[in-house]
Amino acid sequence: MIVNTVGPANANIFLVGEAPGEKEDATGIPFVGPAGDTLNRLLSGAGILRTECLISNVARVRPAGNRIAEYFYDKNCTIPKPELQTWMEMLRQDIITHRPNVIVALGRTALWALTGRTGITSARGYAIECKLVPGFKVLPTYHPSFVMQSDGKPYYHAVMDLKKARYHSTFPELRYPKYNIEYNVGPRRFVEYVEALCEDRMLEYASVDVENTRGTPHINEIGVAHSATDAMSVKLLNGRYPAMNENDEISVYRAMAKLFNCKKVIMQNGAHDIGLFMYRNHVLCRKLWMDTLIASHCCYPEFPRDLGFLASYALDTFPWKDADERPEYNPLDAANTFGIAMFFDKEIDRLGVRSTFNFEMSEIPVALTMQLQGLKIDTTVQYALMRETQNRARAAAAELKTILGKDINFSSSKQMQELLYDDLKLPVQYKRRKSVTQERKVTAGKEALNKLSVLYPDNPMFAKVLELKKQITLLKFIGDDGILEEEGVIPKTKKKEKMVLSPNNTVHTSYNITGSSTDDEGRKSFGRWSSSGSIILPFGSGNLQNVPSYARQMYVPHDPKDVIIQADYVQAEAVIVAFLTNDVGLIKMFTESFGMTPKERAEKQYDVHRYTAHTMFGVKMEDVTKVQRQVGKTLRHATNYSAGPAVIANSLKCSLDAAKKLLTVYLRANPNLEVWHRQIQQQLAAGRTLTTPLGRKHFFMERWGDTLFRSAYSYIPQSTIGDLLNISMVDFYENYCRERGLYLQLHDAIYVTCKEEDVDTTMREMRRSMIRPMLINGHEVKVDVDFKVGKTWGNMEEINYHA
DNA sequence: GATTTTACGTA
DNA sequence: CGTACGTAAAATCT
Repeated sequence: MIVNTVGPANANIFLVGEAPGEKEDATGIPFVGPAGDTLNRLLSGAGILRTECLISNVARVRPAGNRIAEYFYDKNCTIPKPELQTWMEMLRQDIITHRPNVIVALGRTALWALTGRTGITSARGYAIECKLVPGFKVLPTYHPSFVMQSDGKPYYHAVMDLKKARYHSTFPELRYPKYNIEYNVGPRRFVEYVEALCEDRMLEYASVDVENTRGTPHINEIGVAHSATDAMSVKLLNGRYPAMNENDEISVYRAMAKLFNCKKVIMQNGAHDIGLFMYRNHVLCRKLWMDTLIASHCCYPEFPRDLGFLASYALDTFPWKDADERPEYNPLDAANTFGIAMFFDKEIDRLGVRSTFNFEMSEIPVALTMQLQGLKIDTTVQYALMRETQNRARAAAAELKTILGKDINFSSSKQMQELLYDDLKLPVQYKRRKSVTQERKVTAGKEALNKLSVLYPDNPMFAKVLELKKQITLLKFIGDDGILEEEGVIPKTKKKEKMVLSPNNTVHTSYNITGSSTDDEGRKSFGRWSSSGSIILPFGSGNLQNVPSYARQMYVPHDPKDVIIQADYVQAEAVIVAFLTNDVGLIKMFTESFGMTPKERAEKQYDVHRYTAHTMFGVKMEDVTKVQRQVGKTLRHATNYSAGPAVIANSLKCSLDAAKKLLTVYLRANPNLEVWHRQIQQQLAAGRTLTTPLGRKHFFMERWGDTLFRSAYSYIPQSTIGDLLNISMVDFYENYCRERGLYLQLHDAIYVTCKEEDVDTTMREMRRSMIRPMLINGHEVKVDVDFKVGKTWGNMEEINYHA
């Protein structure tokens, strides 16, 4: 059945979808099926009445198999067949007849039909010119059926977009800001501009944006804005060549230094831009007023944080980020960053996250210093580790060749699956699923090999494959001269040099205050730092928070006379959970043992896992056996994050039935845990927002269900410890780092370097910074700190430090 | 050549 | 049906 446009003739909003579905086809009305239900939810979320909207689709007849591609000649859906052209003409007529103030393009097909653009992700949330009928405006968002099938986040994006559409429905024209942009000006003009800003006393803020070639510390271009619409840029490099003479360059940097000292500075990812100014050019920016990356992280940790996305909800401008590299790109970035900052300044207070924001801002100098300082590599050790690893790999590979009689690329998941399940006909292993509705996926990784090795204890192959894979992985962390590839022990890979060292044998990492930097939907960002390859100094293996302990041996202090001190929070997350769940026994234990040395704790049997076993099995603390303690440890760990019996069975290498029984015993002995979990669920139901004891808020957007719950259970302890550590680290940096060097941040541990004779003093300083009481459930909670000292990151010995 | 998937290291 | 993170190599798409 043909499905035509419905709705009032004088509507201000025109919603345009893709094509009718089953129910639409049956009734002749657009958006009445499941996608229609989702659309209704979206509209009510945005405060739009469906009855006040015109509703239609680009295609008026349901395509075969619901595949819109049926109406196109090409796979990309850009060359329409005649019938679709006819329907587009009908849509055109509808728009001309009803003259809506805004046309909402629901999904990529509507976006393409109305504007000629492809790519809904970069266009959504931006009002753009309608090409189908010039003079009208289009506001694109996701298609309701996409919102329906994805895990919840696009729902909130779409609601945001529809709210914007509601605003745009009150006037017909596009109202882009009038930018006053000067790009690629000469040094004199630029310096004149920046100095004029400095002298203008009425001017409070300045936004700065810097471009560099990835992985180099050289600045290509600087953009400065003094409002959301006024900006100027200067080029310092044309490709690899200077765009001005040395004196002019110095005058530009002088002007920037002056600007940094007299205005409230705004940047997007200041740790990067400030680092570039500092590292090569010795221009300091001591006080950043607002980093929009950090602001967005505090306000909307669950949303993407790239400038394009921020502008889609903080501003009302055209989508400039998807345009090809153009010279006005950089000053536009600067101006829009300014506007975004003004939006967030209000938003931070509205959402009550000012303290989180201030505290994250204070982390910038620490993260940056640690990035620029880097870690030193002892190349003699590195070489020795490399050879040892290569020898082990060589031996394992040789044995595997005799066993299997052929060459196999053990890094290839496909070849591994063929070997295990086709050639050897072993029982197929599946990956753990996130939910029962997901499709089972075959796997041939480490866990599968482990399981098979239990099933076939006499087959030596599994252990050898595991050994070889382990060594190959290790080489990525140690560095590799490629000799195994030369010898044909492992297949040749695309040569990208691993573990490049700086001329001083240092490696560097970007510490990302706002967590995950990748642009996919997986972001959670609970406040822990992440670590990734340095964008300023491209040396090292990248992420430093996942280096295996074997490879840690080659990391040494910058000064060979120094030692490394590790200070880690003792049973950090377990302490937080104990207080959150009001576990009286555990609270007593943590309180009494606070300040003891590890040795004292061991003597007095202050041990969480022993205690767990004691409550589970009803035996006296001193009678708990090793096996019982291990069971206690596994169950506490698993249940804190609501793991299932399969995980416990796997970890304890017992049957599923036994694991289920243990789980019941544990939950009976620790009833508070389930009470706490229910509390969390209630808080989620009430407003989807959780607040940690340190005031960090997170809005959970995932679809209602167990995955959401588990993520929420882990949020408070994980985030609290992350914040506690970072607050402590900033304190230590500000108070003691003239003498000490901050070396590493590993989520619940801080590493610093100091002179051997200063170890005791440094430990005292670290304790002073790290022990800071928090209020949880009316209790004053202190998380204890243990110390280790060593000459390398990999060889550290426990210290019995008396508080 | 670019993008997605698989696997694997840490807390 | 632990969570969080980033990266390399293979697989797959265009």
